[in-house]
Amino acid sequence: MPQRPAKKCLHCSMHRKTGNFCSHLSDAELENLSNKSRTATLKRGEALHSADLLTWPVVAISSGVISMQHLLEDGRKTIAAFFMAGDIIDMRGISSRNRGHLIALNKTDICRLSPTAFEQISETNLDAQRVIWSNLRTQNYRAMDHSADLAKKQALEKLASFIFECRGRQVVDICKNSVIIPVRRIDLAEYLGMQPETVSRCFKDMETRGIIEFKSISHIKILSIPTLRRIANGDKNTQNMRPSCKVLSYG
Amino acid sequence: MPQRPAKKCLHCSMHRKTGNFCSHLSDAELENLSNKSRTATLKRGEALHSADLLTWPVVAISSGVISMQHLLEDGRKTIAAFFMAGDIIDMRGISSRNRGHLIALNKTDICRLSPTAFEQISETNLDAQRVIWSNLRTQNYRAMDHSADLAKKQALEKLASFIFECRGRQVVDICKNSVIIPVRRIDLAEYLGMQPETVSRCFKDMETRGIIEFKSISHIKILSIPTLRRIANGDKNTQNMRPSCKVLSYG
DNA sequence: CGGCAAGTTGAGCCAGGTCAACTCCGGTGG
DNA sequence: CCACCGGAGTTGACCTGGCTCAACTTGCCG
Repeated sequence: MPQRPAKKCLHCSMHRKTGNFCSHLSDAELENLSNKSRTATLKRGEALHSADLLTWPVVAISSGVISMQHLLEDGRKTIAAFFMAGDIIDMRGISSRNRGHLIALNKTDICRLSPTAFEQISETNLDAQRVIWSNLRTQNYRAMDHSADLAKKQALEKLASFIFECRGRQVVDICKNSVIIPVRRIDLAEYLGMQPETVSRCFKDMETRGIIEFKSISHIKILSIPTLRRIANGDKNTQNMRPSCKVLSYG
Repeated sequence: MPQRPAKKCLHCSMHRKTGNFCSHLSDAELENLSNKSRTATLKRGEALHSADLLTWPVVAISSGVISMQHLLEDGRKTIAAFFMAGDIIDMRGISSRNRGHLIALNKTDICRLSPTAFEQISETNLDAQRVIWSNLRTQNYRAMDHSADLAKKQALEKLASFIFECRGRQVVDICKNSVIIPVRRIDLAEYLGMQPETVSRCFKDMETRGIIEFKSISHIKILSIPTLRRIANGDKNTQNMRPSCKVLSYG
């Protein structure tokens, strides 16, 4: 007698939201996967230990933010990627070589998926397979976009891009102009390859130029999407967009 | 009567080299895929047009280097990723939104795989599925590593990392110390988010410090792998490693 | 209400970007 | 065979965006 859906999945966002892997499983598959998997809640700063990742290399995130962090010899730290609700971290076959540490930036609910059950589902359930695949592809192209941002953009431009990235990723969008920054300034700085001080200055700059408005420290309202877009795209002529006439800066 | 293997695949590195997707196909699968696919050779600078990518979103690379390039408003250009022999570029489901352009950096042999044949194989041939998957995962983690490099490393450190990346990716390694840089300085600079001038200066620095040696403009011999590794890892105390005694730089 | 972490502001400085001149090298044509 | 050409790479001199360090403010939690 299959109780459907598996009890512990009932309130999990991974199962509830279409577009996520778990919502494409049959009752039997979900039951099986659920029984063999382990949920957990991480506090800010807690890590997914590499020892655990060897036995549980596939982790689904149901809420919160997990970062992939790299550490340099002298203490410089970088966040290479954010994983958020719906993402599947798949460390199968990633050699134990220094791949960075997975560290929660928030209170985060995760589900360590049984590798065998996961593999079996991905082999037999084409629907689920496509979702997993698509998630991985998205992660991949997101990482490449991020590389492009880091490589040549200036601080202000990176921050503008980041606001759009957050907007695109947030699960509930209250409104097209409202963006929640789900991480601390420090984490943001490490993700964008800049200093917290610089992040602060850039936000301030956008605010005084009337492009964004802070509802709270982590809640932004975008006042001029076009201007922000142009900044993100590296357009240098956005200084004078406010007073409707565009002053040429040559000469 | 299946002629095995498909004629045009006979000399293709994708089919010949184990570890690549095509080498895991049955004769029938290869025959079918081969018939429905289109090979092509690109010259330096030629692009995979987005129109083509709509109908042929899956491209396998058999030799050469393809870059994913992003362009900013004011002409700044970035290379977000390199794709090399064995890589599969999978643009299925990537919205036509500005995802960057795929441009050859060399004479490059590609094979546009029939999406239907590719999909069918990936659903039925578990062996092949695993290879595709693993390739995508590798691309993903490579992109994240690259992000980490770009975010916080200094020019010299990025270059050192890049040398190791090339070493890790090169197909034929003549010798553990020999590394071929498969792209021009300009492309390298765009990939690492720096200026060609800076690339030049950093190479020079490594050379004068006796860490690497240039056999030709694109052929490096690493003279001290440990030093190069330490630079890549962000260790600041590599200046004085040569004269066997390590001079402390404090005080 | 104190204590601490996070965030902000200000002042000074340097790694690496920018610009311009020069060298190197492979290809082409007389 | 050499002169010429153009793109790639290198070198030097200068300049600036953002890093650094230090002081200060804010906000959260017990």
